[in-house]
Amino acid sequence: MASVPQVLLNRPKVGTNARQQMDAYEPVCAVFRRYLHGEKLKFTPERAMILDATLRKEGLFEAEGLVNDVKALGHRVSRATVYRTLNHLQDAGIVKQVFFDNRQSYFEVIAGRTTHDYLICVDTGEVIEFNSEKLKKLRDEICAEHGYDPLSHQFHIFGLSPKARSRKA
Amino acid sequence: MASVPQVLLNRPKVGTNARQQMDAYEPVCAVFRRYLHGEKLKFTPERAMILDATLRKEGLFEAEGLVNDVKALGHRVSRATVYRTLNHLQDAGIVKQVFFDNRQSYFEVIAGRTTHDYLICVDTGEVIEFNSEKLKKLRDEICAEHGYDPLSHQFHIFGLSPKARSRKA
DNA sequence: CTGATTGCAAACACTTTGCAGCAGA
DNA sequence: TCTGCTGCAAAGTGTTTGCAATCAG
Repeated sequence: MASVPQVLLNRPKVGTNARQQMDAYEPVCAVFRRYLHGEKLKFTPERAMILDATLRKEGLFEAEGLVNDVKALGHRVSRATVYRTLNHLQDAGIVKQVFFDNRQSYFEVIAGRTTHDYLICVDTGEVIEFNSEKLKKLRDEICAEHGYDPLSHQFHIFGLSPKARSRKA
Repeated sequence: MASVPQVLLNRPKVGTNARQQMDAYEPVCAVFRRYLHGEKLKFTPERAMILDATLRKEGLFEAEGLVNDVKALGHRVSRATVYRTLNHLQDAGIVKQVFFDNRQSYFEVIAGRTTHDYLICVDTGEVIEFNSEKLKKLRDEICAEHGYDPLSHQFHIFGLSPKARSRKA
């Protein structure tokens, strides 16, 4: 069995002055280990590899893509383990699942990153990520109205991009 | 083959004074027929039955539930036809697909109704429908920023309901 | 040591599709 | 008549699961 990838375990701590930056860069690996320990689960090389590949992802990604990435990094893990680990990463609050269609699910790293919402062109399939403070405020207002504690949200806007419109014209 | 259900074809027009009400109650059946005709598709008894069962739905529903409803109304249609018809109903702008999880899709009637967004308790599975004008405004703002024409959106908030919180306490 | 984990392949659940016969317009 | 439609069963597809061997703590 391969050893734990160095890039992950030795991930450097940077930007330690501002608290936000600290949070943003504190090794997510530690978060995961803490979570696993608390759940009496084990930190295996496979889980480390998958976390490593996950943290290299920008924006949305699919389980299948992650499997390939791990392979590209020279490791071997089964699809099953990737799926199982993605579930743990979700429970640990490191990634979140995003539902765009009924074929498959997508994932996004949330630990130490700003989360996104999506503007999707139904014609071209373009996806724009955006970030809205107003939306977060609105979310919290709505939760408060119903006595809910907000955990996360998904906001997908479907529309026609300028490109799609001009193509039709 | 069974005849077209009466309840659908003779759906009464009510509330014709305010324009909104008119729009809300104008027989969706006519909308569907117009759509089908425009696409050179046929208005079959099966499609009428499925539309009928669909319009009786309140809030979210699943394809499987619709199959059962049609059967409960005393008709028989295959699952395949229900799926095929749901696609046409979407294209006709009568229902929209909602993505909550990766197991299956959910649907909601939108024609002549106010659309909803959802507040979901991750612990109990409770679903609260809500409606926010602010959200719609925000959606349009974001689209305008990126030059998009808004078509629809989905806003799901995941959180803990008061019930779930007290259960854990 | 002992219970958790892994890979494999089979199982799953929802959805789509190919096809032969049937039926709107 | 001429397409399009239906039901059926088979195929698809992303994801989950049972199991025996293996490993982390």
